[in-house]
Amino acid sequence: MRKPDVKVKNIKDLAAVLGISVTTVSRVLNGKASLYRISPATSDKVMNAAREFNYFPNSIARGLRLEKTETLGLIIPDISNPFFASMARTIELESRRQGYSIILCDSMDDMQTEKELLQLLGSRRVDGIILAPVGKKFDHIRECGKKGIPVVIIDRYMPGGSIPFITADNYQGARDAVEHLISAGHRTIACIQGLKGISINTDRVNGYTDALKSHGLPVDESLITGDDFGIENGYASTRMLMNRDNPPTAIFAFSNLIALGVLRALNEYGLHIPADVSVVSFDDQPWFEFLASPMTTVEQPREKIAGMAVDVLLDLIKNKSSGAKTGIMLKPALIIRNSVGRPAAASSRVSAAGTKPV
Amino acid sequence: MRKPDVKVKNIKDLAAVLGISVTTVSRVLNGKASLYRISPATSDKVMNAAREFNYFPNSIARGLRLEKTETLGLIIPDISNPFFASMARTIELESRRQGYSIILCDSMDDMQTEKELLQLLGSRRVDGIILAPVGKKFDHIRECGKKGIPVVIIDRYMPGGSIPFITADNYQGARDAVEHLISAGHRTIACIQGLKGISINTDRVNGYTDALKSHGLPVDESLITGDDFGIENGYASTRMLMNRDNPPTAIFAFSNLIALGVLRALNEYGLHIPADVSVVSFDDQPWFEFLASPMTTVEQPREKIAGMAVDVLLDLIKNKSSGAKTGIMLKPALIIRNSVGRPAAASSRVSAAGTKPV
DNA sequence: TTGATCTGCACAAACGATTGTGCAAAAAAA
DNA sequence: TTTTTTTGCACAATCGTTTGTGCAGATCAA
Repeated sequence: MRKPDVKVKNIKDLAAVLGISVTTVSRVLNGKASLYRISPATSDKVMNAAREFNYFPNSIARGLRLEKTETLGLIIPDISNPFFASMARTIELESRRQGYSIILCDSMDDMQTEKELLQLLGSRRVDGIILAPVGKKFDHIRECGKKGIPVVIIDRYMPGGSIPFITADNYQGARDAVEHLISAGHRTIACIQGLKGISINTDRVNGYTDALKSHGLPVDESLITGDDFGIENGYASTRMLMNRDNPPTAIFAFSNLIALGVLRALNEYGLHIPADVSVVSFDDQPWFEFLASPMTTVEQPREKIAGMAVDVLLDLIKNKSSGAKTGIMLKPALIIRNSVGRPAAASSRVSAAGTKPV
Repeated sequence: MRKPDVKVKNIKDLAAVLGISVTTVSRVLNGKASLYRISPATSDKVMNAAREFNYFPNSIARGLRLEKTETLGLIIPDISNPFFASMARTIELESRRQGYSIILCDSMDDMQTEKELLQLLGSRRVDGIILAPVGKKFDHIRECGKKGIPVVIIDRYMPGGSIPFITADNYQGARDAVEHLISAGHRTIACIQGLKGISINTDRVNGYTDALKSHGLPVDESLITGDDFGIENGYASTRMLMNRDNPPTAIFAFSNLIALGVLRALNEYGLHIPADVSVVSFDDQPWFEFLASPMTTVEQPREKIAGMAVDVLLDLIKNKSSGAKTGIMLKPALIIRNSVGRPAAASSRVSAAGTKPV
């Protein structure tokens, strides 16, 4: 260290210490030395001094001048949901590797909040946004894109829209899951869905019904229940289903949270998986294999979705390429564990349940 | 809308549209109208126009001028770990409520990365940092504090240090857990620890040994094993423990991930919880109650830790109060479920295990 | 020796906000 | 009416960068 006493706060200080102009310092630090014919001697001096005085350019000033912040916004409905958390991780790591930081926002699955967050990120001048939308309306997102700030959607998507999205092939995933149940002998298969009307939910329902139809099985609308991706819905829906005169022998839960609710309800009824009821879930979780009955599930390629989202967004930002590919669907994988068995006789299930709680 | 055709990008545009100076617009928008004697008429005009043209001040320019970004840095070892994810959520929500955004960083439990992230956040001029440190060394953190950027540590802490921290009382939590096991009749209790030498781990080990001692039980050092908070460590350590001549009747896992590894190993051995082995974990998880044997665990007050971290940090930022209280320890809670039973005879456990895999 | 070309660097204007200070016109006081 | 005070707003500097352009001195060709 040459002068540990001198405080170098900005580029001006550094230039002063070296006795040269800020222009030159800036150019060297930005790797434009040769472009502007800065002599190697000067260039080295600058580099060494920067290291020596531990100088880092002020990103804020840089952002103002360059009109880009090298910051990405990430809006997610619930960061404590492991499904989103692991995608957030990949997104953060991959973005940083490419020189971008991310501003994390939790929309609490609320449309109004999502809208406000889009505004917030806009005023913070992020270079782009990765958004796992609440998914009922997309006008505000489209408007954001119009304003010149690129947006990439993950998980849910806008059917027929102009905004690029990366998502799993939910139709295929659901179809695989239900066919697995059918091939195990199930005929009365319920599904507990999430938010009605949003793309991924519709796709899963379609996968479910198409699987049934393609095997010549009737589609009983009353077996399609639920209205939310949360645990409570899984619980309440399962209770309702099991109280039917003709309860299903298998349940297809549309999310890991719903599955948790199913488990709780089944547990209360004293019903066992897969002896009494078979269950298939969506979204693999590390703990699925340690459940009383390890859960068979449809795994979404989370890492891949997250990684591609970053790549597509950065491509949009850097190359202004208006996203030749506007939507990408990735294949999910059915992970077979031990929550699916052959259907039990209805009577035996009822007796196993004992008295049905109301 | 009066003039939806005119694009208002900055405060100058807005001032031009209104035919007044940017000074006045700025003052009105910052609520300093009366302070600078701006007439109500003008003030209203500005407010309406701002709404009308959907104008939001450029945070970057604002940050440069004000030398504060209203942004907090959050560094976490692994955002996909539900323990950290749920704290991240609380931190984001609470920060936003108070007008701050957060830049999320994942240190991958790596010291070098943590150091670099501290630098990065410094050059991004965050107003403060909440850090769940890797925890082996604290020099770089202290240095960051010296540079004038406030830091609050969560989870792990620096013993005898000057940096404020919020953490659970890990000693008490561990002690409660072990006493619970002792009162169930266990005498050979193993613990699988995390990263050796870091504060929370040491505290837990001390809680473990003190609980043993206070009940007149011997402390067998060979029953204190493990060296990492991950799942692999839980798995390997359990295998080692159960292969002893005199395997423990109970295992205390120092994290939810370690517990997962324990479960996997026990499962492979064909050992049942709590019939063959009792298990207590740290960090409650939503799925703990749905395991084959619902897990008894020490729950850390995550929301409280996260919330207080934000409050303490913001206090540090706003009031420059040098943190009268430098450290806060919150009481954990023992959640009793069904993973602890009376110890089985060693012989029966061995037979239950069948052939021991190597 | 003279003009042309090349080297190596610096001046100063942005980027979009905030703010101390100044200065007219209007209102009040004398 | 004149002076003082108040009202209402604008000028211009500033935050820390980046960058188009300019301008000496050195080098080269003729």
